[in-house]
Amino acid sequence: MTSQTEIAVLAALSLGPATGYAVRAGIRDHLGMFWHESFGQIYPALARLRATGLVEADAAERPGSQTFHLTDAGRSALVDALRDEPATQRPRNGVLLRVFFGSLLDHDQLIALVSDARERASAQLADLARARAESVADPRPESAYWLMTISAGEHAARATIAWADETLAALASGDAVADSAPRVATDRAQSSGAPDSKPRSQSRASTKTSSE
Amino acid sequence: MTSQTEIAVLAALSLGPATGYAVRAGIRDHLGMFWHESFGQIYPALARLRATGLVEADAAERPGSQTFHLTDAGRSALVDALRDEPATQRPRNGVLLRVFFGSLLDHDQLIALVSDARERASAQLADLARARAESVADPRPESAYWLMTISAGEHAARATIAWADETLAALASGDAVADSAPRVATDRAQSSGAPDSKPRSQSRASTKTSSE
DNA sequence: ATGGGCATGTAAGTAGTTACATGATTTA
DNA sequence: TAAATCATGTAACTACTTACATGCCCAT
Repeated sequence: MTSQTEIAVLAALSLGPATGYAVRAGIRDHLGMFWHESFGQIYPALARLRATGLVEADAAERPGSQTFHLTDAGRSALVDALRDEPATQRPRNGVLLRVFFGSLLDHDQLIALVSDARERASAQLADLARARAESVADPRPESAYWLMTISAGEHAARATIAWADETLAALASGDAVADSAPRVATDRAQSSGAPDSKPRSQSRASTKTSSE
Repeated sequence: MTSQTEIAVLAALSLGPATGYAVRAGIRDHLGMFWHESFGQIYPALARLRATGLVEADAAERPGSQTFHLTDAGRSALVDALRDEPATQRPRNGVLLRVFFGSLLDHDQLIALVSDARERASAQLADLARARAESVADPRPESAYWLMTISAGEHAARATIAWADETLAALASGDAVADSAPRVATDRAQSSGAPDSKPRSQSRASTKTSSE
């Protein structure tokens, strides 16, 4: 019943009253690593939330501006919504799509693609370091939770960087990518066997037939 | 001009002719880790691609079934599309949203949330190990690229597991999450200064004002 | 006085999901 | 012969983006 956008807006307002503009700024600055909302979503959402009594507008401070705050109903609707299973987003990773079909692209283009991904992750890591420093310098009750999300971003960014480095090395050497799992005690038989290349056309489906 | 779905469908057909049903199965089974399409997208996309001459239908093998293949125009449209910058998906991570607003949730619920995320990542890692084994057992020219995407999934899954373990430990101990970056030689000035906790309400915006 | 940031909102279009309706073929 | 899988499609809806139109306030 409560859309994802409405949940995010309620959540943003749970930190304190704000205008629609400030809600979007807060989401961009604090949740930007893992959440996105545009004005085109936020204003209609605020209107709906107001119509259902989950938020209220304060007396206007300046003309053409209104500040919203959560009502008690809004706060409890938020808590209920957060208790529900998080909706999982359908993946759409354009970089990996291109890597998967890498044989259709120029070698140099692939390298540029992976390098770009590495750079973005690297920049993100720097942003996160700044956010972490800020959070540590100015602690609040909720800082522990914020640090957890910052840490998630850091882990993800470092994973991307490690993957990119590994992949760039493989692309440079023309080799396949080896299993980089933390090794404990494995000796993997490197036997090849007959290549067995049949021209696949109809009836794929190999690994899984269940799921979803 | 060519939508994301159309690109994915063309790409799927670049591996060989297939029915709409098989296109979806192929995307699910081979790209499922980083791409998703539903029937409601695929059939209209195929119709559009056919109308623009990028794919053609083969003679029907069975009634009520048609197999599509790429035309030359389709293949070159695909290559062109892949050359373009990948469209970046707006993030929407329901788990991190809940962690960020963790103070609104029960401690147990948060733990369950993070544990679930860990389990999903763990299951994904197992799936990927299977896919890797399959790819290594039955090598093709494009296997090197497939392994790169598998590796990306593995890095991401391991990052999620590491984050979850760290976070679960922090939740158990009531501590904050420490910076887990691979330490090289850093002594970070731990100076605090005055906490300076002003009651934030209007005018947030701290870290960035640019970007997007 | 002008440019940037604050502020609100809508309209048009695209993208995507979900559920349904239908039926053939294969396998247990 | 029943269930699963293969196969196609549409209709209704929800979500989301983008671009636009408008105007205030503040600093240079």
